[in-house]
Amino acid sequence: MAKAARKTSTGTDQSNGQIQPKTARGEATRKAILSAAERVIGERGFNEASIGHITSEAGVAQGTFYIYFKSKDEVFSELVLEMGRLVRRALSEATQNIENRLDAEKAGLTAFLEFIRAHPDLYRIIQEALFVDPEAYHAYYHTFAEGYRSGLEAAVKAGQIKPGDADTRAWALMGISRSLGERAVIWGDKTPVEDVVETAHDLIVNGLKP
Amino acid sequence: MAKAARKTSTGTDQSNGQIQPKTARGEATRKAILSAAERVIGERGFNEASIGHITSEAGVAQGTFYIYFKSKDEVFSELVLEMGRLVRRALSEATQNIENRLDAEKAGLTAFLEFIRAHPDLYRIIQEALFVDPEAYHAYYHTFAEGYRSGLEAAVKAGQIKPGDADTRAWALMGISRSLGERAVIWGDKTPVEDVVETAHDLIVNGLKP
DNA sequence: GACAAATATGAATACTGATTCATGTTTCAG
DNA sequence: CTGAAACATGAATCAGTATTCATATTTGTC
Repeated sequence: MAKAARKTSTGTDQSNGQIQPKTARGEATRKAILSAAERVIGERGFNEASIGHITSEAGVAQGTFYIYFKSKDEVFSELVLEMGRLVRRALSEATQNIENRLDAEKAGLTAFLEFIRAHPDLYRIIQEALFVDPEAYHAYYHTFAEGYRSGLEAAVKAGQIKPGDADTRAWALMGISRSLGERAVIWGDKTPVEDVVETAHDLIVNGLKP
Repeated sequence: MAKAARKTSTGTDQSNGQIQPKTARGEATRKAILSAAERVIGERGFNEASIGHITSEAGVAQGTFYIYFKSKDEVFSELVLEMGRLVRRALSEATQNIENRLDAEKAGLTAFLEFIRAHPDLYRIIQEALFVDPEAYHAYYHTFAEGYRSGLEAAVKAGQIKPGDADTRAWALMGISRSLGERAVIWGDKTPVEDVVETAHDLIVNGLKP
């Protein structure tokens, strides 16, 4: 409900809406706040995480927050964007020179599970974005879905997988990753990534039929 | 943050914590509030949904809310519980006299997708439970996972599906349903349930391999 | 038809927490 | 050096809203 904040800082307010520090000192403070926000919001959830919690975790005064971020919502949105970038990078790096789709599927699932086990806070933030920043949530999942879909279509054309509705398959496969990720991150399941991937990949490649 | 409310109503405070109306009139009011809460919280999310929004949607005064519910959290928890009961009933009815696991898988997916298309608000409420009522969220998913797991194990024993880690498979399959449900409910995808099920079931049974 | 229990009301309370602001302190170009 | 821009502070503001409460009204029972 907060109104859009008026510009408080002396930092440049870029076209993307971000407030950019002018000095190395400012840069460091901004990063400290962003990183504190990731931890605090990831742990307590958006609504239980107060600006006070975030700034005290970052070791700065409350007002300092508003030198670098227009609002609590804005820092959240930035975290969602960052999460998207990081996951996409991790996945594209893991799969970049794998020509076969089924192999890429396996490498991608492994990379995804490893990434989110390393960044549990970010995982929870994405989930909460459905309510706090629906646009960012939409962008996050649809960007993945689109890439997935076109990859599957290409694989069908190349005869690497059997034909089938690529969009539905894309969402189904994303769902598998997401759910297995959640089992690990939210529920603390300790099954080794390798074992999880083995089972899931066999399901994806061969299905359940005897 | 709210402290546990003191008993305000004259209604019996049951061992389960629910406040039960004594008359048909009270019963009707309670239902009206619960149903309004489902719509309002489903649409606006827990934090944006105020007691005022809920009571005005229900057509009662603000104070009336506290005759039937101890707190805003409590009405939310009750919605999550109700959602779990409804989905489980829909699924068990849809699959009760299907002996083959792969057929049951198909019927279950169909029933699930139809159910959540009919109850989009409840779907969003479950998602938000991760933050508002983690215990209820845990119970919701783990109850499903457990049933799923034992069903898969039985199917392996019966030779209906190939062997494989039942727990990981259970979470993967839940993830497929959830993701396809989300595509429909949150993103408004209009692909007919039948077509979605066909594609997904083929993936589940046969996998992607050509 | 009268009394007690149950239900309903909505204004008042109480508290939380995001955002602002007046006032320092630090940095750095010239 | 030195002054202006940048950065930092934290107490005060301000709004929203969950919850309570004193006060009706309705219902069912004798």
